[in-house]
Amino acid sequence: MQTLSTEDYLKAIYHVSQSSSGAVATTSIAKQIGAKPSSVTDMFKKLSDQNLVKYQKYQGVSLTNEGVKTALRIVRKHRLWESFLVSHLNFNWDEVHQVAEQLEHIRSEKLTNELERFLDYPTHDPHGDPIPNRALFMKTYSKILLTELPVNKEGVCIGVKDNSSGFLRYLDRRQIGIGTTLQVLHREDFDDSLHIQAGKSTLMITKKTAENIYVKP
Amino acid sequence: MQTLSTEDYLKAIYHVSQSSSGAVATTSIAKQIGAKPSSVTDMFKKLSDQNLVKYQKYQGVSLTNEGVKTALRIVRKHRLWESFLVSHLNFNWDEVHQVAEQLEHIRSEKLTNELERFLDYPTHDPHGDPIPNRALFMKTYSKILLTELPVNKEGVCIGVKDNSSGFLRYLDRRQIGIGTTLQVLHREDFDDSLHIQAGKSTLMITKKTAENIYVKP
DNA sequence: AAAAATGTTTAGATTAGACTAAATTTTTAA
DNA sequence: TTAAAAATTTAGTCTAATCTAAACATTTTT
Repeated sequence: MQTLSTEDYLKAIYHVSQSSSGAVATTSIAKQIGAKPSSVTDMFKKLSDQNLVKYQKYQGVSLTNEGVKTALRIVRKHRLWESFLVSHLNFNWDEVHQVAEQLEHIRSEKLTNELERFLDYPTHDPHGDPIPNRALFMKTYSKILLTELPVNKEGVCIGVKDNSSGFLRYLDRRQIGIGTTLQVLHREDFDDSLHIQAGKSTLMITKKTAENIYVKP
Repeated sequence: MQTLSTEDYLKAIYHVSQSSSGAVATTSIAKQIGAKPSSVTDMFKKLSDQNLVKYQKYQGVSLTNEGVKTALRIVRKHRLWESFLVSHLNFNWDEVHQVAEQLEHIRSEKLTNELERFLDYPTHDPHGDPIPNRALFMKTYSKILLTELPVNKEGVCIGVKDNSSGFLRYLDRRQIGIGTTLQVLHREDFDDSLHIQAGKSTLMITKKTAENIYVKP
């Protein structure tokens, strides 16, 4: 049985390992969790003792099979709760993360599975991230960054990389959301900014914005 | 801002003070929380420092106004979540307590208030206990124990004193629940057992059972 | 009213998780 | 390929919450 803190670490390790290859470094977790590297080292040892990670001094960690499963159980709960908050409790997609960070720690298999049934077995959360099913399997369809979408080819927004409230509200203001049809009209060589068609309106976005939007071509 | 543990203690103090008069004793909380009396004394001091309780050595504690408010906020969340679990997630009334003990600590005013709206402002939880509203006010209508109901007078079951899974499942088997019409047909002098009419069936229950059922005459 | 029993507090120890500062290892750059 | 920089670990400290054992206070009983 894990503590809240070990669950947080496992989830952080999972996320970092998803977005980079090889072992996960101490500082990357320190940044993610908001703790000092020395605290992270301590936790790495504890997780290693529980066989949730493989850890070698100075070489970082990687999740064991058991560690991955535990992390996915948390991710599953997090994304189901986010879905619930948006679909039934009038939360906007930029408001759910903080609350789901708490709800993801609630221990009750029945609760999780009944919530999933109540939501009618959603496959993706409000940010477009896939929700692991009961067997912890999730369908991840292929996606590219908006920066990689060829000019004049249509794509559909299916996710965001940056989940921060600031970025999500910015997208709201530009009327870009999951499901919005996007098309790059022109790529400005000078500063890499893009003129795009987003639904029915045309607008300009920076490279930094485009790098945080996932599309399905 | 309270820790999980201080919230547990405040709720325990609240419950104990409801079912007895005067200051709340160290051992009664120790029993409720499942901790040793020495731990309780420590916590009493901490709560006192935060002005959540009035504490005098050897004389027990009583909640301050701020303490009552904090306790009621927890009770509100606990009962709203219990209601949700039963009404939407197929939980039986004997299964909700343990999960609600976790959910009651989730911090988000928006979540609590939206949950209340989603449930259409319920006034009572699945065990018949009143749910404090946003202003922490709750309507408590007068109720008596089934042992106090005069013979041959009809009453309606509106709550239970013992919330344990064992007792609730026992009531399920006897088809007694919130809303069931009850009538004492005969009181046995020898052992205080009762012959009762419960809905459409007649059955015999012990004094101990009757002492844990609340009815509205 | 004193003795016994019960209840409560204090003192000191423990654990998980975090921290700082110093030491050590690895990586990068000259 | 060595020196400097960056990353990581160790050692020692801190806090919250718990515990045991011993001391102390209150209540009950004789």
